[in-house]
Amino acid sequence: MVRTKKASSRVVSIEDVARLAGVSVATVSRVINKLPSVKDKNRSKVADAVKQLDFQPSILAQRLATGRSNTVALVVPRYEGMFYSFYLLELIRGIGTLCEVLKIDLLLHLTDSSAILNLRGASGVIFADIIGNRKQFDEALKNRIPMVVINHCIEGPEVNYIAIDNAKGAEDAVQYLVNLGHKKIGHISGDVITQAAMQRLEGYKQALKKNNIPLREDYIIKTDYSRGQARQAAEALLKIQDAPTAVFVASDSMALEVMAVAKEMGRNIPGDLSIVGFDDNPSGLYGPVALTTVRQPLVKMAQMGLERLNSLMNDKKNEAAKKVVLPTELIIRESAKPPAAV
Amino acid sequence: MVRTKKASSRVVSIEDVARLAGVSVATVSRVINKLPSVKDKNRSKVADAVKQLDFQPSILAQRLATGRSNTVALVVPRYEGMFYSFYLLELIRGIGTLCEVLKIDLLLHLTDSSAILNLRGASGVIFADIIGNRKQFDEALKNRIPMVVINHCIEGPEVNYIAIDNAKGAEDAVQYLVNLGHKKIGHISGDVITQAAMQRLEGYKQALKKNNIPLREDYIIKTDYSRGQARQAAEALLKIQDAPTAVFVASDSMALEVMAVAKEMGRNIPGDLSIVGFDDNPSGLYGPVALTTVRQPLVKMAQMGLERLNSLMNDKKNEAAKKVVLPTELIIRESAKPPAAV
DNA sequence: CTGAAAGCGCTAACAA
DNA sequence: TTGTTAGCGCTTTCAG
Repeated sequence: MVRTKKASSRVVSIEDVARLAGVSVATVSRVINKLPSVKDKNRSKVADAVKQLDFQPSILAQRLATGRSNTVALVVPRYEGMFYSFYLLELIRGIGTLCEVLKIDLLLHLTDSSAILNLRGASGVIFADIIGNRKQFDEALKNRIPMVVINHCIEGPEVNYIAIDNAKGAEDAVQYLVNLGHKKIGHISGDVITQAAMQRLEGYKQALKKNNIPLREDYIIKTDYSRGQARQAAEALLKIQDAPTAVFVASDSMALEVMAVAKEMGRNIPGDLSIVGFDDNPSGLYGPVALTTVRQPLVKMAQMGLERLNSLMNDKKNEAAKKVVLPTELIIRESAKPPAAV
Repeated sequence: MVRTKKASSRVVSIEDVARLAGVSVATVSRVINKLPSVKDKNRSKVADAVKQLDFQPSILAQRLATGRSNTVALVVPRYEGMFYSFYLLELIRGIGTLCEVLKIDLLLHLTDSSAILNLRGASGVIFADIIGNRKQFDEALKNRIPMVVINHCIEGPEVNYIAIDNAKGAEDAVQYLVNLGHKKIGHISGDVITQAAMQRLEGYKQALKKNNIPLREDYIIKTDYSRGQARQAAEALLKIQDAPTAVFVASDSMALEVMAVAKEMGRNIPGDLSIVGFDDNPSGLYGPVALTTVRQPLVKMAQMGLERLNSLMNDKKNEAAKKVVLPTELIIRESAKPPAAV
C-alpha cells in the first residue's frame, strides 16, 4: 500500500508551499535557490507561502538531490596534550567562525586512532594534525575526499597542507638568545609525537649548531606540553650545577610555569634566567614580566585551511596540491635579556 | 529523458552491491542494518560484495529515508569570554567524546546572536549557555526540536537543562573562608552576562549575609573572566586601605593571576591573602601554593546533557522536562588558611 | 518562464 | 526469508 502521509506531525514540505502558492514544486525550488528565471509575480507568491507556512527546506533532501553536502569534518586526534591549551581552541575558533560566514556545516570528530569515521557524509575533511589518525587520513585519500591537513607537513603530490614554520620560529628564538649573549641555552620541548614539537626541537639544535655552541643533552627536556611536566622540567634544568642562563620553551603556557618555578627558586627573570616561549598566548602578557615569544598564526592557518578546502570542494579543477608553510614572528617583550655579566 | 547514471565517477550504491551479491536491495539493506531476518548464506554473500566493492552506505540517503539524522548541533555563543578558558574546551571534550561513542554526528555552531541557523539538519540541539542565543533558542523551542540547555537555568515547562549549582558552590567557598576566621572577604566576579558568574556573585553575598558580615561594594570587582582584568581587579583590591584578607575568585585561571599579583605586591599566600577559585582547573595544582577551589563537573554536565538529548531524540515519550542542577565540591588545598592574627 | 517527472540512495511496508 | 516498490523532500532535465 501507499504509505499515507500522516497529516499530523509532519513538517511542511516544498509540496505544501507549491500548493498554497498555486505553482509547481519546480518553481518553488527555483525561488528558494534564487534562480533568476521566475516571474516576479510567482516569486512573491512563493515567498508569501513560504512565510505563511514557515517553510524551511530539508537540508538532507537538498543534499541528497544535489550530491553536495556542504559539510566539512574537522578531525582532531584525541590525545591528552591536545586539550592542554590554546592550540585546539584557536583552531576551532578560526574554523568555526569562518564556517558560519561561508554557511558551511562544521562536523567535529574527536577521534582516537581506532575509530572508523564514515566520511561520506562530509564533502571535505580537515585534519588538525594527524597524530594517530593515519588510518583515517589514508582512507580519505583513497576515497578522494577533498582534504586539507593542518599543522603537519606531509609528503605526497596529492596532499594539501597548511603548516607553520616551527623550525624557523624556534631557530629565530634561540638565535635571539644567542645574540643577547647567551651560551648556555636550554630547551623544554613539547610532545615530540607532534611534528610541531619535533621541529621546534630541531630548530633549537640548528641554531646552536650555526653558532658553534655544543649541544648538551641535559639541557633538553621533553614534556607532554602540560604545565605539570613543564614544572618538573624547569626544576630539573635549574638544579643542574652549570644551569642554563636562558631557556626556550615550546609553549607559552609552559613558559609561564617555568617562569613561576624560577622565581620560586629565587631566580630573577630575566636577570638570572631568560625565557622565550612559543604561541603568543595572551596569558603571556599579564605577568609582571611580559613573555618574549614566537607568534604563530593559528587562526590564519585554520582559516587558510578551510578556504583551501572550500575551493577544493567547489572548483572541480584538479589543481596540484598546495603546500603552505606560514612564517612565525618573534615577539620581543621582557622575559629575555642579556645574561648577567660573569 | 531519463538521467543516465554516468558509470564513471560514481560511488558504489546499494544497488551495485545487490547486483553483485545476487539479492535484492532490501536484503542488502537488512544486512547493513543488522536485521536478523536474513539467511546466513545471503548475509555472507552480501558481506562479500560489500567488501569487494568497498561499499559505504550514504548517510544522507539513510537519513532522508528514515527521517532520523542522528546529528546533534552544539550551539555556542561567540562572545570573547567564551574563549578564555577551560570551560568551552571541557564542554567540547565531554560532548565530543561521548558523541563518538554513541555514533552521533556533532555539528558545531559558533554563533553570534544574529545568525539564523537552520536546525532542520540536526535531530537535536544543545545550547552551551544561551547568552545572546535567545532567538535561536526560541526558534528551536517553537519548532519542537529536541533540545537541552547547558549551564543555564531557564523557566518554562518544556525546557530541559543541566546546570551547576553555582550559588551554592560560591556560598560554600565563602563560608569556608568565614569558618577559617576571615571577615574581610573580597570577590572577583566573572562576566555577569553569564548566569554562572551572576550566581556566584549571589552565593558570595548570601554567605556574607548569613554570617552577618556587611557587604562592601569596593570588595566586589567584576571582570570578563580574562586574566588581564583579573590582574587589574587584584591590584585594585589590594590597594584598598583596609584590604581583604581573603578573596573568592570566579575562575581558577583568574585566581592564579590574583595569586601572582599578590606575590608581586609582596603578599604571602595564604598568610596575607587567602584565595579560593572556581573550576578545579588542573593548572591550579602546579604552583608553589596549590589552589583551593570549587570543583564543578563540566564534563559530566556536558555528557548528561547529551544523554538527555539522546533520549529525547529516540524515545518519543513526551516526558516532562528535566531540570537538573549538579552540585559542586569544595576542594581544599593550600591557598586558603586562617588570617594572620591581628 | 513554467511544469511534469525522473532521479538522488536508502528504508520499510506489503506481498509472496 | 525475501523481493517489489512507494516513498523520504528536494533538484534538474526536458518539453512546452
